[in-house]
Amino acid sequence: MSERAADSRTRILDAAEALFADRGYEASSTARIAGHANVPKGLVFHYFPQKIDVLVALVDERTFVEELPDGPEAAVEAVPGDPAGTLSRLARRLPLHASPAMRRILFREADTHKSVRERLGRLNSEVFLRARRALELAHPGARGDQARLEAAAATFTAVLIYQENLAGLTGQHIDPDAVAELIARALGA
Amino acid sequence: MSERAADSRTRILDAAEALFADRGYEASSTARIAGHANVPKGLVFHYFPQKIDVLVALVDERTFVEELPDGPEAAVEAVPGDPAGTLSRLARRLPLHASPAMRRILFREADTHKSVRERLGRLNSEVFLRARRALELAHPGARGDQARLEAAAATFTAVLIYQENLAGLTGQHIDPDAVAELIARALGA
Amino acid sequence: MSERAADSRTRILDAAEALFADRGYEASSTARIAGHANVPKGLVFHYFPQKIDVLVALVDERTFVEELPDGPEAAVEAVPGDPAGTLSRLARRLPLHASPAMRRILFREADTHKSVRERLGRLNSEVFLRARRALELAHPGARGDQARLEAAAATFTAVLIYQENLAGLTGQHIDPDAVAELIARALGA
Amino acid sequence: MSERAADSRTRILDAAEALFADRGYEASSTARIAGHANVPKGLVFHYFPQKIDVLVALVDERTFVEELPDGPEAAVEAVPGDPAGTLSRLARRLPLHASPAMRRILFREADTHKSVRERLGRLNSEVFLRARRALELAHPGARGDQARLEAAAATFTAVLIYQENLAGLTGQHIDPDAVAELIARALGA
DNA sequence: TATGAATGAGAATTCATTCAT
DNA sequence: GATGAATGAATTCTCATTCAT
Repeated sequence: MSERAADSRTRILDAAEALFADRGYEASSTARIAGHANVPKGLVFHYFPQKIDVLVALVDERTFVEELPDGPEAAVEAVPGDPAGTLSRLARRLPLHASPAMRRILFREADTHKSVRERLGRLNSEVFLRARRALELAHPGARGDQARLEAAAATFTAVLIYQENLAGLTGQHIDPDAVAELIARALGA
Repeated sequence: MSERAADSRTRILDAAEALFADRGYEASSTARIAGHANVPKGLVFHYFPQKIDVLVALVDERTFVEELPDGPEAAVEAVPGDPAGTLSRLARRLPLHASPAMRRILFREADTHKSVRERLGRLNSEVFLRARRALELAHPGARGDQARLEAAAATFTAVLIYQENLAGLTGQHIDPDAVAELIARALGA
Repeated sequence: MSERAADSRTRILDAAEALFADRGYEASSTARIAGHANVPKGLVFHYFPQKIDVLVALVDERTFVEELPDGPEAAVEAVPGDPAGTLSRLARRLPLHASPAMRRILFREADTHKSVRERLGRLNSEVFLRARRALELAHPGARGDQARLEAAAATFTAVLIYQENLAGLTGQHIDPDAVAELIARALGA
Repeated sequence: MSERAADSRTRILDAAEALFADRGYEASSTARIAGHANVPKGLVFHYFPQKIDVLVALVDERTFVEELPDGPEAAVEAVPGDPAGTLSRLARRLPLHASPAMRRILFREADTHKSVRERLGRLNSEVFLRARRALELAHPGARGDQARLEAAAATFTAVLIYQENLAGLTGQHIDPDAVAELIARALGA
C-alpha cells in the first residue's frame, strides 16, 4: 500500500472511530464517515467492502488486550502481603490498549456486533485472570479458600468493567482503591 | 379510549418491546413494528407521533423502579447482624419491575437515549441506596466507617448491575451470594 | 385499493413495460421507471418491494397463455382434410395474450429470470400441443405415424417461436403459411 | 506483446467468456472479470478501453462463422437424391466455430449489443444459404418451385437456431434428423 | 379512530473508468 | 506494461412521517 493509500485508510478509520464513539455505529452513515475523513464516498468501500468491516477493522487494529503469559513471572507486579496495592495497580493499568473513543465503542456496540462482543469478553477474562493471580500471589494465605478468592476476583473485575462502561450511564463512580482495600480485608479476615 | 383502541396500542407496544429487545431500537422500523402488531402502519403514528415516543412509552409504562420511602421502616428486610443475608435478599429482589425484554432494552438503549439512561440511573441509585441502608442496619457496628460502607454498597451495586447487563456479553457470571458474604466479611473484619 | 392507488400501480407497470421492452430489465432503473410513471421513487417500492417483483407482476398480470381444455371440442377450429389451413390459423392466433412490448420482454428476459422462462415454456408447450392436435384432427390419415406427426408439430412450433423472437435479431422472416403448406405436404405424401 | 502480456489478455477473455455466459454481460462487473482472471483491475482497461470492448473482442476472436464460397464445389457435401441426409449433416456441423459458452453469449446478448446481433445474423444467413444450396443440389427436381424450397430452407434454419437457443429455455428438444426427413418428404411429394 | 397510499431524503453499495506511480 | 488507489455518478432499497379518506 502506498503512503497516500495508507493515509486514506487511516483517515477513514480515524473518522469512523470518532463518529462511532460519539453517536454509535448505526447512526454514523458511511457518507458521513467519508466526509469527516475527507475522502470520496466510494473509497470507504474500496477499503471496507461492507460498513461493518470498518467496525471490525477498528476493533481488530485499534484495541489490544494484553494477555498474561503463563508462569508466575508474569505476575511480577503482585506484591506478596499487599493484595490491596496489587489490585489497585491492576485497576490503574487495565490490560486494554485502546483510545478512550475505542473503549466507548467496545461497550457501546458489544450488544449488536459479535466481533466487538468477543473482544470485550476477552478483556473481561483477562482482567479476571489477572485479579485472581494477583490475589493468589499477594495473599498466599488465602489459597486454601479457592471459591472465595474467585468471588473476590470476579467482584473486582465487575467493578472495573462497570467503571469503564456503566459509570457513564448511571452516574455512579466508584473508587477502585477503596474496593481493592475492601476485598483485601475480606480475604484477610 | 375504546377497548379496541387500547388493544391496538397495547399490541404496538408489545411488538416494539419484542423487536427493540431483539435487534435494537434503530434496527426496528415502524413498519415492522406495525407488522408484528398486526395493525396498519399509520396507526403507530396515531398513538405515537414520533418513533422515539414508542420507546419512551415503553420505558415509562413498562419499567418501574420501586423507590425506598424514607425512614427505617422501609428497610424492614434488613436483618441486623446478618449483612450477607440481607444483601443476598436484595440481589434476589432488585427493585426493578420489568420483563426480561424491557431489562434488555434498558441497557441496550441507555447509551443513545436520555429517557432510558435516566431510568437506568434511577435503578442504580435505588440499588445503591438499599444496599447502603441494608448494610447500615444489618451491620450497625460498621457505621463508624462511612467511607468503607459506601464503597461496599457501591461494589455490590456494580456487581448486580454488571450481572444484569454485561454478564450476557462477557460470559462471566457471578454468584451474588458469594459476593454478599465477601462484603460482609470485609465489613466485619 | 383506492382508484388513485390502482392508477399509480398501473402507471408504474405501464412505464416498466415500455422500458423493459425497449432497453431491457437490467438497463431500466427503478428511478427511471418512477420518472416515466410520474410517481415518486419510493412508491415503486411500496407496490413492489424488490425491482424483480415489477417484472414478475408484469409477466403474471400482462401475459396470458390460453390453455387448451381437454377433449376434442377444444380443437373446433381444426378442419379435417385441411392441415395447412389449420396450422395457418394457429399461426395467426397464437394462444398468447400479451402486448407487443410484453412479447418482447418475454423473450428478452427469459434467459435471466425464472418466472419469465416458465411463462415462455408454457407458451411453447401450448403451441406444440395445439399444433399436434390440429394435425391429428385435420389429417386423420397421418395418425399411424405418431413420430412424424410430433416432429411436424415441433417444427411448426419452432418456426412460430423463432418468428416471434429471433426473426428480429437475425433479420430473417418466414412466412408461416408457406411453412404450414410445407408441413401439410410432408404429412400428406 | 510479450508472452506474459498475451497471457493476461487471454486470461481476461477466458474469465469474461465464463462470466458473460453464466450471468450475462451487464451482471458481470469488470472487477469480477479481473478477479476471475487473476489480474489487477486496471489491466482490464489497459487491454480493453471500455467494458464493451471485451464483449466485442470475444465475439470477434472467439466465434467464427464459416462462409460458403461461391461456386458449386462448396456444397461438396450435398448428395444429390438425398436431401434428408444432406440436411442432417448440416445440422450436425453448423458453420459456427465457438465454445458452448460463446454460443450462449451469442444469443444472450444479441438483444442488446449490435456487434453480437450482427454475428448472429451472419450465422443465420449462412445456415439458410447452406440449407438452400443443399436442397437445390440434393433435390434437383425441386428447382422448379423456388418459393417452396426457400420456405423449406428457412424452416430448417429456424429449427436449428431454435435448437441452439430456445430449446434450453422452453424445454422442448427437437430431433433435427426427423425434421430433415420431414422436409425431404415435403419437397419430394 | 383507522387506513394505507404517498413522499422524498438518505442509506449502503456497485461500478466503469481514470490516473499517478 | 502493470498496479491498485481514487472518483463520483448511479443503483437498489429503507424509512419516518404525512395526509386524504
